[in-house]
Amino acid sequence: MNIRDLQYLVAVYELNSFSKAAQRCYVSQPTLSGQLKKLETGLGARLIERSTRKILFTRLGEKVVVQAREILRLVDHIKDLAQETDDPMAGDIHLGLIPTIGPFLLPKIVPKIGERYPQMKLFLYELQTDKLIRKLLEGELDAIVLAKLDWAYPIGEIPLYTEKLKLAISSSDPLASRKRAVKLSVLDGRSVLMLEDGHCLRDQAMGVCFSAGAKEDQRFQATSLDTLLHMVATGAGTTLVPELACEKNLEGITFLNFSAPAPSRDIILAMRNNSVRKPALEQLATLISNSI
Amino acid sequence: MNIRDLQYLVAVYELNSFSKAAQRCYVSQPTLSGQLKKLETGLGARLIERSTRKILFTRLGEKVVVQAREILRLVDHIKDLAQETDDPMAGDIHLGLIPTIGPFLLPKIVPKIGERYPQMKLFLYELQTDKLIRKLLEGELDAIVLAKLDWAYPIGEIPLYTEKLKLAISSSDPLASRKRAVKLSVLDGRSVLMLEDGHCLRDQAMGVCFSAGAKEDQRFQATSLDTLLHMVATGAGTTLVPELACEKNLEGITFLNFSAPAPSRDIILAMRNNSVRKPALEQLATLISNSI
DNA sequence: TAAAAATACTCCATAGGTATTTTAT
DNA sequence: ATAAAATACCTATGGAGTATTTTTA
Repeated sequence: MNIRDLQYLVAVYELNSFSKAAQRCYVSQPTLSGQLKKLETGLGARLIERSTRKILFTRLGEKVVVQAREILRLVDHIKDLAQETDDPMAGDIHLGLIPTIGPFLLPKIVPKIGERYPQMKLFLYELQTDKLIRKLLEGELDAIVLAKLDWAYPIGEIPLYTEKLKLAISSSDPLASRKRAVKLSVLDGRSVLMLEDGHCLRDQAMGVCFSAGAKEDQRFQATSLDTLLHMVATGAGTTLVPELACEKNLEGITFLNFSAPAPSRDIILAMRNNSVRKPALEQLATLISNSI
Repeated sequence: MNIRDLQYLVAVYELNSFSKAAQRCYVSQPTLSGQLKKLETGLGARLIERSTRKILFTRLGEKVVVQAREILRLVDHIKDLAQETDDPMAGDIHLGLIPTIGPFLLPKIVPKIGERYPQMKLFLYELQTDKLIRKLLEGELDAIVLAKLDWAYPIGEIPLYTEKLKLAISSSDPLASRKRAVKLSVLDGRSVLMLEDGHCLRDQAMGVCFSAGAKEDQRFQATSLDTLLHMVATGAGTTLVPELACEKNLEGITFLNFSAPAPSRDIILAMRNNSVRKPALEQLATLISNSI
């Protein structure tokens, strides 16, 4: 069986004539006759009682026409679905971000995306790196925004921006009065507040602290950057914060730059190597880069 | 697009592998790959993100799979419908009969049909000849039982039986005492009760009466053979009745045979020349002939 | 007789096959 | 290194064409 044959059958049903049906289907009458005969032999049953004067559908033929019409409707629906996605920027994009980026990056880009690509429907997810990568590979996400990884995953990456880490300290701390950048060595011997396990920022901060001679403050583990900052504000300690998260003016916190070589992390947009949304994602990456 | 391609697509979706899908579909892997690529270019959109390790359907691909499954279900349904009609004696037969035959013939054949062809579903219609022929040609009826026509219709005929016409007279009529056949000439000068217009038996009886010198009794026109017989029983007159209708023993009526050449009518089973049910109808005709 | 479907054939597009290469983990 | 999909190329089925015949009202 064959979708074209079903079109022929329905055309004959509607026009009550093989020749007219052939015209409508833009094929010759013998072609249409032949295909319908094949359809009948394929099914092992007659669908049409033919004579040169009158076309009469068998009861089976009429039943088949009902099914055929439904099939043709569904086929058209498939074509419609495919048509809709002709614009590469149209359709759904499921974007994941790590929690230490999402709340600070999204306000900068979501309005612009809505403005520039109104056809795009953006679905946002905030998850830690390992979950993001799993969902990306499973196809649940189209792209993820995260800090560049050391491990090689089968994913394509587009660099978005590099953000420095700043020192967040209580404004009452003697260091807070410094207007210029501080050296990493100011961390030496300090206890630093950290995020809970699973956040990549925690790993990055731990690395910095290790090389600077600082230790993790074992008494607390924050579940979010916001919590961490509140703890700093109440004088509970000090911590390392990515640049983007320092833009809010928070009571009681002073952000200090580190002098070169300042610790930093590379933020990337990652996708599956063979993602069908690559064209859209590349444009999205450009928009994000330009927004920082 | 192509039904086979949709099978390929669904197979890949279910088995998560091109090669396994190809096996299930009994084609080679390159064939299946090629067809799916064609399907995609035909639709102008990607359905599957391919890599040598992982198969991932795009959101469009998943939507198409949903539609494709429904289409394949309907295609199977068409095949099922066709399968069901493999037995020529199975399925519906819509049979029409003229009113002067139906009530007398049906009791003789319906039980036998039910016994011999339990797969057959018989639908019965009682209509006058012209309506029977119209409905036959329109396809509403598969076959009709009627008296042989003089006019040539584009229909095929199978003779069923020939039935003589008998004289029905009141038992109180002097003629009723005759045990032997009577000559047609006994009708000479009599008024004969007739069915209303449209019944072919009326036309046949009128013909007989005309050549025998009898006239129609203008005072009554019966709507059915039963009514006609009741009128004869009450002494209202005499009439001509087909053989089959004389089998009931009715109070007050005597049926007399005519001596040769006795008037008669040929009962036939008629169908469209190219009827797809011809094989079944031929068997049905044999059964009817044998039942008389 | 005339209109419409069926038949007979030819052609070529394409579904399908085999052998091989490329790709990605 | 290996498993799986893609590519290259060949074959053959069958969908479509033209010319003609058959059918039937």
